[in-house]
Amino acid sequence: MTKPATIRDVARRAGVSSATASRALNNSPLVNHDTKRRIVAVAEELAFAPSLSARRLSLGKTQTITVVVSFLTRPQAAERLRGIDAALADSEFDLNIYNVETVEKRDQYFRTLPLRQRTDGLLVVSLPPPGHNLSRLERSDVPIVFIDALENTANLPRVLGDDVAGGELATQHLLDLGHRRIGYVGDAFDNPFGFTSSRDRFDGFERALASAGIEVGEQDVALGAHGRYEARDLAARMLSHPDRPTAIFASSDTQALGVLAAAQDLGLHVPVDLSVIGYDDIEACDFVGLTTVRQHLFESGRQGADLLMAEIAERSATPQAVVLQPSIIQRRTTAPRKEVPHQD
Amino acid sequence: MTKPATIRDVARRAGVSSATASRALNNSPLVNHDTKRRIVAVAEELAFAPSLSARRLSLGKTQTITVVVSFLTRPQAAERLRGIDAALADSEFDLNIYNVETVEKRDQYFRTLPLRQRTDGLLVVSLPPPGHNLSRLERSDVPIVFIDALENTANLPRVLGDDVAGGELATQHLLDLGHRRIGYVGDAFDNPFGFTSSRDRFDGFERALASAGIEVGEQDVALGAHGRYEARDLAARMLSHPDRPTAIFASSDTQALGVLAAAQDLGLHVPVDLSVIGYDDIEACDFVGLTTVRQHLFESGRQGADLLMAEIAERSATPQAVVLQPSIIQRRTTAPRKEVPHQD
DNA sequence: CTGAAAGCGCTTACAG
DNA sequence: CTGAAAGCGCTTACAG
Repeated sequence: MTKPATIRDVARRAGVSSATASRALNNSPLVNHDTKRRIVAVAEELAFAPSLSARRLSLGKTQTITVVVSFLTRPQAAERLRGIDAALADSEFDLNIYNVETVEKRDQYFRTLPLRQRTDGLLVVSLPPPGHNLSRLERSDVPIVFIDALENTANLPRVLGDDVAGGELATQHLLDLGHRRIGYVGDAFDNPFGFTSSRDRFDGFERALASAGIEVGEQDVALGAHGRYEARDLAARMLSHPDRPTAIFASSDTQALGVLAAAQDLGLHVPVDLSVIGYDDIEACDFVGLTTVRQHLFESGRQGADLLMAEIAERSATPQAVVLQPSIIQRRTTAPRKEVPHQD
Repeated sequence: MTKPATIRDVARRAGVSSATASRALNNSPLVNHDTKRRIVAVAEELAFAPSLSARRLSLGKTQTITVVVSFLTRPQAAERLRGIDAALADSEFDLNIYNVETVEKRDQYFRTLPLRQRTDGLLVVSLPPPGHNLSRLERSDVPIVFIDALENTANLPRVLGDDVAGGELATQHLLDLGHRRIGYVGDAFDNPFGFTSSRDRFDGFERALASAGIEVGEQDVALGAHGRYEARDLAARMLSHPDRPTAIFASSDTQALGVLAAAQDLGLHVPVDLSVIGYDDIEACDFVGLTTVRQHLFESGRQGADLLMAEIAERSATPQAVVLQPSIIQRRTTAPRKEVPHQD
């Protein structure tokens, strides 16, 4: 319970000034080899560890990276966080985390966190900045990198998936399997956070269908709140219709799981009676056998952190953007359209 | 890109000393009301935010809580983290996170993190301390609270579930449904991290069976690495046997999902042919309809954080322990044992 | 109620 | 290669 040793204690005991002790412990070349060895030994002996606050104040850096993440417990968020952690684990940076589940918290954090006095850099995960403090963020003293946030981030460094391309890919996959009536189950396009993934994936969906000369029927589009239950209900309604789609593209794996449940409830066999494709490639997919669009979650976290560290080292003149291309991971929930003799 | 305003800037502009400015901004009662108003106004105008490093150095506190968590991406961990975040969100503490997936990282973190120079308190989630630095942790200057770690934490503040009771509860639930042959699928008892949950839940399992006069058959116990696939394989072997259990208790929900998959592969209908109960009550349970043992993940995180903050405010003479009692959440994967006419 | 001064524990330009 | 000194930006005991 005694006070931790300070660098002064080390210096005194080694018979040097604290300047020399500091240099020795920070591997400055300006220290005599033997002197350094002696200082290091004493530091060891006293279990010296520098005060981070003092060090930071003196260096004028916080050595801290702040992560603001929406819905920490969603599997996508956790996986991205792991990528961030991996990139930072052996760096000099500590990782500060703030979870956002309400618009109020978001606004509070965007107001109080991006300050040089608080952090060396801000990493924002799946949370587009609100328009009203956009210009402040663009001129921010601290580097900010956005991961997975399209809206309002055009002039800021960011790591993005290509949701339109992903939606197109998913849809093309179903088209290639011979499906012509394809349903879409996704998040409502309007939402308080400005998430755009559902809308963009839908755009890709429409585009792929248009290329195939197919128009999207209104009854084949079901939008609602995020979640498996909601998706299940939406899909159940869509699939109860006698004239129903033979395949469904869900805007997330979570929702695809809901679609699978609805199919099961209705006695539809997947993939024989219905093909289902999701989006994200969360861990559960592998297990359920869900065909999906992989968007490289871990990698997006890692690259976001790397980009941020690069910005901290040297601000780039124009905001860098990394786009991760999605890819299809085929498993067991998609198959060629069943031949239906009495049709067409 | 100009330097952020310091308290000196505020003081000068308000025509007071920085001492008075500091007092005003920290709501000290020793400041004239009008003076204070003036200072606050100037601070606002200059967008003053105190340097955290300077503040911390001066106060002699880090205002930081460090969380070390194993396997951040497991749903249990993420849910606990959310509980911690909720408890800390409106406190003065920042949240530092370290993820551990190897024994090396664990040892590194236990060695370098519990220091007054680094943090005001340490919260360790699902990671028993290794014996070799146990005594150091017990005498640590910084308060440490363990969440979900039984081994080696007897003399340290902790929040625990009661795994033995939970195992008993799960097994009793199956016994009450008339099952007599009950299998156990869980993690190998030996593991590099010293996790004990599988062993303890098994102890509860055995105890409940013993009370019912049932001895556990060797062929009804299958242990292996954590994960759905592994559990599926273990369960497949157990269930392929002609003389197979009519119910299975899995030591985690993840593994229970594997058991369900195995049952499906073998054409066994759950819960008619086989009852399955898991452990944890992760989000997926609700969706799959998995009966399970709830262990209050979010709550464990919150209470751990609360306990830690209490310890930071005032160390308690004897280490506090909070035990969260598990409870059965019945859903759709357990049912009364099917009558089998030709038996006994 | 207010201010001058010291101190928190580091780092580093400057002088030698 | 080494040290005395100043400085990072706060807070607070002390004196008034």
